[in-house]
Amino acid sequence: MFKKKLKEYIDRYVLLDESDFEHFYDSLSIQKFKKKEYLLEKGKICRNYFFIAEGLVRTYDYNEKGIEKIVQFGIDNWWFTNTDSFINQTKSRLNIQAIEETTVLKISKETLDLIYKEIPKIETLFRIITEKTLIAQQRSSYFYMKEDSKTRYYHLVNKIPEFAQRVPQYMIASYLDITPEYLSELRKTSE
Amino acid sequence: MFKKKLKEYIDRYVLLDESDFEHFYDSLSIQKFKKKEYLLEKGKICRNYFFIAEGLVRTYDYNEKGIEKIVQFGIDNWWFTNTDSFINQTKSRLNIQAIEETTVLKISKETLDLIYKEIPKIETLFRIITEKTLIAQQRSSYFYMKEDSKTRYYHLVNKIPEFAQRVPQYMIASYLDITPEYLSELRKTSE
DNA sequence: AAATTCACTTAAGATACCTTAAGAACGAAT
DNA sequence: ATTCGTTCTTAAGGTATCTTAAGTGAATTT
Repeated sequence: MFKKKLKEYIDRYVLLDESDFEHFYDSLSIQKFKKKEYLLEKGKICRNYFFIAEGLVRTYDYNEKGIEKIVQFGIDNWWFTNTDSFINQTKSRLNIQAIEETTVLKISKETLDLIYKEIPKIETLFRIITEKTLIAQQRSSYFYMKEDSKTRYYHLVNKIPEFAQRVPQYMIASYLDITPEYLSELRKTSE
Repeated sequence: MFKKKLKEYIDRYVLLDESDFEHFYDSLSIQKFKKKEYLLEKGKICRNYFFIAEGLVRTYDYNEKGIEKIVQFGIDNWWFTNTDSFINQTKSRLNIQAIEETTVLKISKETLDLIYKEIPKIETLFRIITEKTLIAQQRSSYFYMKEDSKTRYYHLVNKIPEFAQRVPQYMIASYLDITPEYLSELRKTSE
């Protein structure tokens, strides 16, 4: 189950011997969140890095008009956190909330820093995860800067259908940076 | 000079003994770019990570209308690359070009991977650099998603005056994702 | 089962920002 | 000094997207 899922994830990036994996795994704790529960609330310090074993989460904030603005989704098999708050151990400006019932394996900053010293391959793993997160973040920023909302919507629906199916329309609109009304309009127009 | 600048940079993040620093420094090569010269051209593989010792560069592409879209600036004392192309050694979708005469210290992917094994603290350094780059990237994405163009402009001018002074208006417009004409309009309106 | 809330749609008027086109100001090249 | 290219500005009309408001059906609560 979750242990096996994590092992498979790690195997894709580094070669870790059995005892190191066991030691790393023992440093994690498991936690379940119900729909709408918070993994992290704005104003608090993000103490943990989460491996989403199962479920779906979103990172969001409110704009000056009080409207939700979703900045990121996280889905099964992703390592997920608020990087800014976690790395710097400063107050978060964003909320992380479960959209579906979600199970995570989590590790605290202090524990992770210790592990880096004990098992350098875990530091390598997280270097690679951070690189991948950065690349994904840059690709999506550049894409969303260059394309108009219609293109953004069809890209999301076609390339990442898991989201379109599991996430309500109004959240997709928020993520695409358009109003739900306008998204409704777009969907009507083409097809 | 440049060696000292790099040493100061590294000292901020990790403790490296003299011989390790020398070894790392010997793996770098120095290169000068004239105004408008390319550090990386679209379609080619980004072979190097650059430490900008002096100067100013931009990463950009053209949109479907043939108009330049700047996605990032890089300035003195930053480690800079096209992360996607560098890490995956795949063809770049973006150009990196010197805006001013620019001097860099550069290291190739293969050399860097070797160094990671020889000097684990350099791997730690680049883990931290990647974390910082990710945090900066996320902060700016989230900011630019939430704020309108006027706010984005005043934020840029007030918080990062180095750019406003060294970068021509039309490049700032491109980065802010508005037309030069509209930027001109904005500047007029509010004094 | 009725009442209430939630997610989505429709439509009309408003606004932020774009497009085009032309001119002004400045520095670089002849 | 004159010409030329580059950057910035101005203005008119156009378009993408928002705001507000009201309506519908599905889901949840009472």
